[in-house]
Amino acid sequence: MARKAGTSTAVVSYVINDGPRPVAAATRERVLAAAAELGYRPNRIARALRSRTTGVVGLVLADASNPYFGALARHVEQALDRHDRLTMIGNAGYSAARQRHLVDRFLDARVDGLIIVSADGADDVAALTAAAGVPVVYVHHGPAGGRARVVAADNHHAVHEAVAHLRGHGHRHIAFLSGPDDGGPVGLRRAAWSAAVAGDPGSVLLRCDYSRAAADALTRRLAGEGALPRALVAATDEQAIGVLSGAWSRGLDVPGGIALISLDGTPESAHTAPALTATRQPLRAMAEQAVGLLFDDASRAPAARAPLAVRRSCGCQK
Amino acid sequence: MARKAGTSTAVVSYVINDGPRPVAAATRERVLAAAAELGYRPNRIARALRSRTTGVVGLVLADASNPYFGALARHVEQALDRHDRLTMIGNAGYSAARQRHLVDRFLDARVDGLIIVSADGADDVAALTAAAGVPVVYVHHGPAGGRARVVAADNHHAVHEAVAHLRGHGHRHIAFLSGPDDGGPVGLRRAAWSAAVAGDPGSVLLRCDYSRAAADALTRRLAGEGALPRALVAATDEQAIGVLSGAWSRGLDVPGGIALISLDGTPESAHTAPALTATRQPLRAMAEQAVGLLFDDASRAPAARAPLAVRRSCGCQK
DNA sequence: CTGAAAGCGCTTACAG
DNA sequence: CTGAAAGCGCTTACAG
Repeated sequence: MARKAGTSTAVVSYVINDGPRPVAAATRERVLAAAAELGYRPNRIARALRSRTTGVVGLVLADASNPYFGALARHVEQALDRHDRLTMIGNAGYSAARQRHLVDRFLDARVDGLIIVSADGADDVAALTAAAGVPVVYVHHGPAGGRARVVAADNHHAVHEAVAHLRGHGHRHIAFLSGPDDGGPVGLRRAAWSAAVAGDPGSVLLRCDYSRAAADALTRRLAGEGALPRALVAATDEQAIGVLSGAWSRGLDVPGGIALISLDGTPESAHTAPALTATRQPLRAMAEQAVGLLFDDASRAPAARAPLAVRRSCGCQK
Repeated sequence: MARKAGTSTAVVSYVINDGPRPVAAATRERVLAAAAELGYRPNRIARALRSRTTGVVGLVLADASNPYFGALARHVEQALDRHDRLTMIGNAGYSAARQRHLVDRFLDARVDGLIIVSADGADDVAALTAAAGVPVVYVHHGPAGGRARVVAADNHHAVHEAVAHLRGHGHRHIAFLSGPDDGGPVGLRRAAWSAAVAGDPGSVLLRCDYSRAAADALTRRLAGEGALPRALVAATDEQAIGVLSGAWSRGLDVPGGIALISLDGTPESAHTAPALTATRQPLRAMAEQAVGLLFDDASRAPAARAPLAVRRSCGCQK
């Protein structure tokens, strides 16, 4: 390539990267012409070896087939692309071992940074990444310690919006469908709900796994026992969708028999039967914030708020 | 590292890679001990530069937030991991330009291969990849030419299963909800349906975009006109879910008013209201096949069949 | 079985 | 403004 242009590799580098040294216009033309003729494609691997930066970021996420994580992954990839970075992805499922495996492989590959979108098992991989000197940002859910940088939506605000809206429909008891335990973001949501209903014994706490199947089964069971609440806030879309399908199969009307609001608000919540009223997490903004944090090391921005998308499942006539 | 072990870099390489030259047991021990002590992490970038293989595969997909593509992406990543490869991912949306951009970036990064899971715009990037000597496998949808390696499920079989099942419920006219045009896999499904209903004029062809919103709107409109078919095969889960939500909002019972079968069968189709009967595409097998094809260059395996998951939307009492 | 050396394709001081 | 050279951290012939 340098030979074809009749110049040195240094000059080729200067024109390709538009710096850091100036190049005479005529020389630049010759290099560009040669590059076009040869279909020259700069080797990023060689560049990475020399410059110690790959332009690649590792994204570890729980499960891309869950639409919430899938949407987040898409936004992270696109934010990274806007910053001219490539995305290496890995699904950790709900296994800490697999998460460590992925982080290890990503460090081997010399990623410039790591974004971790973990489900409930966000165990801290700080030891590994600190040793490698690679920055990490968590999205949705950070490790317990508290020293990590994490971006998440404003869970407190979202829960209060949901509870207030259901009260506006005349409900006095507002139940909450939480996850199996009180860890992670759902734990925060659960705490916000506890505060909002302030110990009202008629506002019951329900629990099930984060899956449609689990929420579906729970709903069927409670319907069979006549123990279903009249107004419910579901911690996640997956669970809300399971409630919808369980209610349907028991011939129970939503929102007539049970009014429902979900706290994720992924795009698909708009097309369930009936359409879910939900607080919509600003996934794109969260992804952008995470990428910004990774490279600019800006101070932590305030948690973005999730606006309430009013649809049918709460009782509105929309 | 080599200095720490008191040996040459060549020997370090031999023990790390377990070859290609033998190493004395005592020397090996010394190297391993030094590696453990230093937390030695072989630099894959340097290795890639020297050996001209990165161990990275590029995955271009339409949209990870669509559960069908998201699930496929997860299976591809896991199949790649089993083959000890890393996955670089990019969402092309429905833009050919963005797809080319991603392929370009992936080639810059020197991926060992490319897996393309395109939506309807699977334009052929063969020119780029052939110039770079990088193998490509398409999943779900191949380019028009026909020379490319593509893995997809047996669309013909799935459609016939669906039509036969609806006939078993006593329906004589079986409508089909297709995409906006007859390209890609949906075109194949549409053709299979045409053959199955053999020109019965009562079996109408419907079309809309591949989104819940579009199918929802179409269903509402047809319900308003009293023009909804009594039995329908939807080309995709997204469309079937839109039909469900449109029917619900018009107070129309599924399966009583309209019996429905979908042709994707992603996991979430099991928890709609009502649960969707669907032909379940063997996504994991497809991903495994694609990865196998990429590296082993085995002859094209027969298209995997999609078994019918019988649930409620078809009229069964499940 | 082991070491010294070349070279993968870049970037970047250093001379000119 | 440009070229010759070193070096990023590996792998792999080539000698010994």
